[in-house]
Amino acid sequence: MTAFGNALRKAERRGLGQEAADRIRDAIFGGVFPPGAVLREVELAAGLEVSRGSVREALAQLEQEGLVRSAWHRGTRVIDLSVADVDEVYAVRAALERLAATSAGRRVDGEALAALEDLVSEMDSALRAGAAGSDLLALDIAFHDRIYAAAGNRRLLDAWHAVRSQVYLFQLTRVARDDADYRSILVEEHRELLALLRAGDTPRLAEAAEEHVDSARRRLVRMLAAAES
Amino acid sequence: MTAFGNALRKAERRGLGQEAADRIRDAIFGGVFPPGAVLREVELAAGLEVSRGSVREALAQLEQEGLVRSAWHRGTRVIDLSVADVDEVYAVRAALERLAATSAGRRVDGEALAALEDLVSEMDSALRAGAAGSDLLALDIAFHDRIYAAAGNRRLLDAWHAVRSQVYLFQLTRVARDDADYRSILVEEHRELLALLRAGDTPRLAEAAEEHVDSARRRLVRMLAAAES
DNA sequence: CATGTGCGGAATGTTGACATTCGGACATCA
DNA sequence: TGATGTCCGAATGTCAACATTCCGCACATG
Repeated sequence: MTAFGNALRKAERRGLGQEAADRIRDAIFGGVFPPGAVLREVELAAGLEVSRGSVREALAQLEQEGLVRSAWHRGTRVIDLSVADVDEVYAVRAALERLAATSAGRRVDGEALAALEDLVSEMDSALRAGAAGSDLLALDIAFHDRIYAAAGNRRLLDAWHAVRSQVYLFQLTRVARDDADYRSILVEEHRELLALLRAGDTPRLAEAAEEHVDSARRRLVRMLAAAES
Repeated sequence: MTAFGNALRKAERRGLGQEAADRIRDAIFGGVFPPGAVLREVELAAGLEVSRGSVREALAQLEQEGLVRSAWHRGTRVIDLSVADVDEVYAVRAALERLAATSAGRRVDGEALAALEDLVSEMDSALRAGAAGSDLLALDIAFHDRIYAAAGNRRLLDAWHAVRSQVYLFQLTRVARDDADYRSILVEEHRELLALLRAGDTPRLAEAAEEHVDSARRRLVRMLAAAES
């Protein structure tokens, strides 16, 4: 990292819509609006102290992220978490991660590798310190964010953002119910990805990235199946 | 297809925003707003006879499709077509087509195969009849739409829609400049995909789908390179 | 009893007015 | 002369009122 590595990064204003979207997203992740809950524009506008127009913009953004779904004159509600949904999201994610790994494999530099290394270390120490599942998840997502950034493909990043929130929501419910499983493989799998990335073994990295996602899918589906019985 | 194959499809209302989005998209494809052009909300609102709010919604939708890009208080403009953009879009598309082909390979039924067969036949006759490039393109896209539909993955479909308009715009400029190249491989490549799909050879189908996209990318890049010199 | 019909309330969809921001033209000063 | 500071017009961002649509429920009807 240079002296101003990311100190001079962004100074852009974003508008109330985006701000509102962040608040509502956090509320969903925080359990204020559980899966299936209805999001009423007037309520949100009153609570956030912005106009309905801005709330509308926020909900449109969240719909793009797949976190909510709305229908004509029928309101907006938080998505549900069926096994079919998990399969869909993780199938797309696997395809994207494969591409991200392949592209990143050709373009990584020392800076990105160092950042990834730091993240894995953070995971390790957070794990030993008995950190909350949501903190581990944030590091997990940050790791993959970094890889997508290294891929240097704006459209790929957009596609990732269209599933990222759903992945986060899914994993959050998983961790909330049984995180021993998650903790057991977190550091190991990411360390493997990092090693392959560093070694420049792109073909095996692509396979590992895909398998990493499918592994998460299988564990999630298993947990959901256990919950329904 | 059943008797009401697609006669009972959709009866949903969509709102002025979506309607406006369709008009503006067509205008972009029609060359009214060439790449790089500025889209002013007041102009569009006046032209379409809707409020600026609806235009805003339409522009947000088009931004999600990647056709336009907007910045805070700085307006909205049609995307440009650099070689880097083409590489990005087609890299993502290749990853998506690979997944779509794999999923579709497991789920296609006779109805879908028949529909695809019809589309290839239409391509063939349109080609012999000397149809316009844009018509051939519509059939091309329809073919791939059908495959994505057969994959039965809503998130995958959304991801496809996030690049489809850009693909269409790119191909449109290509066909407008030199369509002999395009015409020469159109039917052949799609017939090959259909054959592999029918044969149930999913691994080779996935490879072919990826190669089909990369072939299109190479031809496009070559054309852009020739145009700049 | 099942089906169709017509309110009524509550939510979303739409609009035009008002506030804010951006970028460039012009003036100012070393 | 070139860099900096300051206005101004034009566009976008935000808002609150108005219009439209949906859904549930009661009631009529066969």
